[in-house]
Amino acid sequence: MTEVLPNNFIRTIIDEDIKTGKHTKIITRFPPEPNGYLHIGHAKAICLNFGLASEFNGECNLRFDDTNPEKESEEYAKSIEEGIKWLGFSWAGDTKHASDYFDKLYQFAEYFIEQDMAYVCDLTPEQMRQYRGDFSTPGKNSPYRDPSDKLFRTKEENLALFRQMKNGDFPDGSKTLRLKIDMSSPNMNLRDPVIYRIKRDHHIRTGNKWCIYPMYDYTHCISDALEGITHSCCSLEFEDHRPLYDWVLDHLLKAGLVPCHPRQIEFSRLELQYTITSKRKLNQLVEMGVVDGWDDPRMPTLLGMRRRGYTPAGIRLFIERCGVSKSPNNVDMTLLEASVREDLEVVAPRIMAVLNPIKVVLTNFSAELTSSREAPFHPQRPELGSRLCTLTKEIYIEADDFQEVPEAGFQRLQPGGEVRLRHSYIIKCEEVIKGPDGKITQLNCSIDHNTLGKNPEGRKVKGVIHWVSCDLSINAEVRLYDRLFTEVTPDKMEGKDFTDFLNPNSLQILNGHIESAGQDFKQCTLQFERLGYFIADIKAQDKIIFNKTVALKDTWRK
RNA sequence: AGGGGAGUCGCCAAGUGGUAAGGCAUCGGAUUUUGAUUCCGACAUUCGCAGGUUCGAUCCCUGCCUCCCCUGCCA
Repeated sequence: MTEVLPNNFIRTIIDEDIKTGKHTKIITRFPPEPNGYLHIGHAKAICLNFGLASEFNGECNLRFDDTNPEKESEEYAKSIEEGIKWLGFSWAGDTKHASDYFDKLYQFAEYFIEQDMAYVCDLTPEQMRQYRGDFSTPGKNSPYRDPSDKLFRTKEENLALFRQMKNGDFPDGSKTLRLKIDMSSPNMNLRDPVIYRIKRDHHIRTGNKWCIYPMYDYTHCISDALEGITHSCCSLEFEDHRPLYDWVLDHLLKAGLVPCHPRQIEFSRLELQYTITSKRKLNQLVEMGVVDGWDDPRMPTLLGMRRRGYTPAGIRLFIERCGVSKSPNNVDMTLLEASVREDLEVVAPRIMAVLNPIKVVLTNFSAELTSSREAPFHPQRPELGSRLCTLTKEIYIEADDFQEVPEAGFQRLQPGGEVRLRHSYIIKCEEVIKGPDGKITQLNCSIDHNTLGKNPEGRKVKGVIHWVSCDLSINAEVRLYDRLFTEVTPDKMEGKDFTDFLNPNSLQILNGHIESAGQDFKQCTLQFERLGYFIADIKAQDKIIFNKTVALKDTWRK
């Protein structure tokens, strides 16, 4: 892992800000709305914000953007906190909430009214849409906005009305508070954006205290400023909102109401090939029963990846390798898999498991003659310990590892051929036994007793296969996963729905035979030698289940 | 149509007036009791297109093309 990680434009900006003395300490923030579970896309934002902060010895806040009680829940908030911790990050101080600033937000709104920069508007959503105009037509001013209008409201009236809004004197949706900016702006966000709406909903933090809630654009910039955020990184779709972010803060800073004016920087979100990250669509998969839930190992959620055996370090490495830019991207799955493997290669204990068994009888097995070897759990890390790989008369090997008529280059077991049993002896296939249907049911092999821990003299046996004792191994359900979709961009197929591209073979369930030592590793991802990485399913109840994390690289099988 | 962004190898991504980093993928080869790991090596005469400026342009200028985002009282 000596690769030089790419620089990115955000790092460059921060470097510059520190060099010029604009900032001596940087503060970032991760601002999720608690309205869903974290997925790989969030992982990028998390790694970026927390990563930057620690890289520059700064801090990163966790702030829930809880301005829309209708969609938010405590369960999501909890899950998000756990996800961040699981990824290996910790936030500065207590968890923060946009709702912590509701009083200030309200107070600043009154300030804007007093300054004649905000007004209460009675336009219905439909009317508001009409007044807003469209991309080629400038909007019309609200009839409540200007002194020349019959319905014009003085700032005293606006203030009184706004207070009544807060006091619950008006029904939901009947009035809004809008900023007075520019209805003819080519930027829609500046056409008198709504900053408060009336909405009676139980809020996860403030309960029923408020019946008016501030909008994102108004809330986010102020929250950033109040927390002293220096760099506010968000995704590209907020680029158009930056003028509004700056408009609000410029006025508030001038009035001395906020301590600083953070800089919003936009970067492109992460897209992964063959997957979707839209909350709505992911939810659809759950609802349709296509997956087991939000934590299904095939889901690109943190919960899913965790259950699948992806490690935080692997995910972090992946995100780092993806880089940060403003260009549209659709990252190759193999980059994620390579990153996860790279971490697992170093940390995962190895055991043996046979997934598609074929029975092998060792004809010359003898309790006096035949012994077993101590095998380390990791070839390069003896400190991880070892176990005895006990050979017995009957073993299972992988059906794949035997070919009656071997293809060119095949270096595993074949009639009359020799192969090494991993951590054990070299055996030779003496006889192939078939059932009435012609299918191979058993292989009779002989052990070369002079090959335990040493190579035979006078010949080279290249193949090494894994095996498991019939008696000593344990049975386990093994779940193999493949990508959920058959298209690189299931989301973006012209005239088609993403559900048209579901991969019918994304889950395969097998009955495997696992070396018994596999039971001792409940929490960590293991390597089943020559097969891949697997992890005991955290949700398994009365049986042993292993989830396949990712296969080992295989330069033989295509 | 107006506004805001983006286009550098199959996928990401640095670079930025001096002649194209790196990772993944791919393909060779060495070592190997995991066809894994590790190790070596190959892999953009070219930076969306067309002009222009310059001794010299992926970087500057002009025009064009393509893709993404924006008309929630969502975030």
